[in-house]
Amino acid sequence: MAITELISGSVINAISVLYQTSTDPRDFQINQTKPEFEGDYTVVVFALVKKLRKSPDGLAGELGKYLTTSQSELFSAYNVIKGFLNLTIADAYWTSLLSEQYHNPIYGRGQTKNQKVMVEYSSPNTNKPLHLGHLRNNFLGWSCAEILKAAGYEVVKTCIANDRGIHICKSMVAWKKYAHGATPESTGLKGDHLVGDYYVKFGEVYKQEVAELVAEGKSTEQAEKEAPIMLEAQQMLVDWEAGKPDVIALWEKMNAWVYEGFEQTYKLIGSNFDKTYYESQTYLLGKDLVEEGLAKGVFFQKDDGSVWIDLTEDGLDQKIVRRRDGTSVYITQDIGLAELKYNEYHCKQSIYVVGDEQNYHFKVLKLICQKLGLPGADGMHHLSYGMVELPTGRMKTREGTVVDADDMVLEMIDMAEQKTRELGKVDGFTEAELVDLYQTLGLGALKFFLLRVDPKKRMIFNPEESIDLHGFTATFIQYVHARIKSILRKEGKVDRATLAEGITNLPVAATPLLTSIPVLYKLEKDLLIALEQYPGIIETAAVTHDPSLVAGYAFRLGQTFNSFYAEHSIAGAETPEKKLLRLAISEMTSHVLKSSMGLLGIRVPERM
RNA sequence: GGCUCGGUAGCUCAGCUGGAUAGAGCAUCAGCCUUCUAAGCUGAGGGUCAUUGGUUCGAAUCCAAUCCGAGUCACCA
Repeated sequence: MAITELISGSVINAISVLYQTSTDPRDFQINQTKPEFEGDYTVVVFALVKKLRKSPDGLAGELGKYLTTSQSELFSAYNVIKGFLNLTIADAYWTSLLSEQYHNPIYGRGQTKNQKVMVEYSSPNTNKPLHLGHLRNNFLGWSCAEILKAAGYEVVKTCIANDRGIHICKSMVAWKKYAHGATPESTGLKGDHLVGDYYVKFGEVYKQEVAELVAEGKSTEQAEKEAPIMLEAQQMLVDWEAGKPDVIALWEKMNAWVYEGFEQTYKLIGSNFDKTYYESQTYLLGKDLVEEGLAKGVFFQKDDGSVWIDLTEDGLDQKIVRRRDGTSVYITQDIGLAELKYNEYHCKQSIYVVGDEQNYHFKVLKLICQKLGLPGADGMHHLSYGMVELPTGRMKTREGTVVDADDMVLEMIDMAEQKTRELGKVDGFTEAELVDLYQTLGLGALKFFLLRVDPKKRMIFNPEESIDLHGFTATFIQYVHARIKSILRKEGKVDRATLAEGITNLPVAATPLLTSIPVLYKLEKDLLIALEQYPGIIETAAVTHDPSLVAGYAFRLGQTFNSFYAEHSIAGAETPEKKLLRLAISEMTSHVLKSSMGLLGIRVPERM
């Protein structure tokens, strides 16, 4: 049980004994004590004062006295300042946590929740390569899935490939007209980039055609509708839906190129899925549900035959679910897919990692699913994240202002290599180890950069300023890990029995020289306090779907270790017992750093 | 215009279920490598928490209004 829960339980018990009153854990707060005060955790009692008719100081004092006398094995001291009850947790609590867990590489994982969760992320369009925004999406989704797993959920990672539609036809038309049969092989281009180039080409030609029509005296609106290349794309979509063999063949050929390219990128960034859905196979889903909804009275039909849902009572607008021509719209597919997903996996929760521009869409989608009574509807959750923007504004494929994912990753790896060479600490590395290190550092820096901020906040990326390798970065944390591993290699791992014995001998003061050595120095205890919080961090990050909590935690832990490292010698500790203690703290820290970074998809090196 | 989200140090961000003197990193300045990795450590300066009012023992945090920015409100996806 977490220390804060222990404290909370003790406080509730104390109040019931002292004042014969029952309290709710929400009636008071437990915070970590601020560094300028004495103590480890602080009970904030103000909210109880009125109910118990006590002064803050009086109540805090009585609680402190009771806790330290009735549970002296847990609470070793207390003080009261301005109504805050500062408690010192007994050293034995921290040292026993250490001896139980320091060797446990999976410390922090939660008990199984016996619950399935689906996480959908990435959702690329097959008409262009992935860009920086997709990376944020992928990293977020992948990391959330891992965090949920660590918290004890069973997770299904899914992806929906948006592989059909007018935008796909645009790159197909342009390729057909202007590529002269160019292939990834003939050009040496990655398939997704090749296809993306023709999507851009389409935009250029279209723009030019529109300009020409306008020059001939047509209105812009009219010109946009009549541009020949657009008409061609629309015709191609019709042909695709009709299953015209040459169109289907072209579509299959170009999509295969794109998937090949995506596969390389996913492999490079370490992304993977348990199941991929294809829009081309799911876009007709949901039609039955429209009929069902009409029968149930959830939907209504307008005079022109189109079908709608009225969400005005929920504070939203009316939303169309079937066009007057009988075809379904985007949201209808999503309703159908939601049903399909539930029928296939029966997940209690279904998380959609999609940009915040679709907030409204997902609000509507969930509402409709609920009104239709779909079994998974209440578990639907939109993990909405902010767009990655450039200083000049949003990235636009057509304007060539996108930061390409492959370029970005390779640039980061190059930067890691350059920096590593400058520092010259890698004597004795094989060529393969070096390549691996550069990738670990470069990719780590990029992932951390995108995951360290609150997902829902939009972020601005300035390509002029390279991503930092100092401070609040993956590199910093990776460095801490490499430092610890270096020590552990030299000093050897701590044997459990030896450690247990060492810890029991810690309070010794056996020789006069040692009397001034406390069981735990401030920084030693700070590390143990931080390590104790790890399971709680995983749990909170899982519930809130927020990897940035894990990133912040790993950084704080690394910071604390570096301060400890600078202040206290591990190999040259004052006593053999202290050395054992510090080695064990170091080992446990290395495990937690590796594990927490692992939840972000970031590896940590043994040496760097 | 309706709805939603955001505005905290020069920059990038924590803190937001109300709690002690608002914290990190970057940048700036000053120190620290004769034994565990200086990709590090220690310290300094830097704030009208957008504005105004309210709620109360206490507000960056909650409420209201205003200003600024973004998104969305398609028979597009």
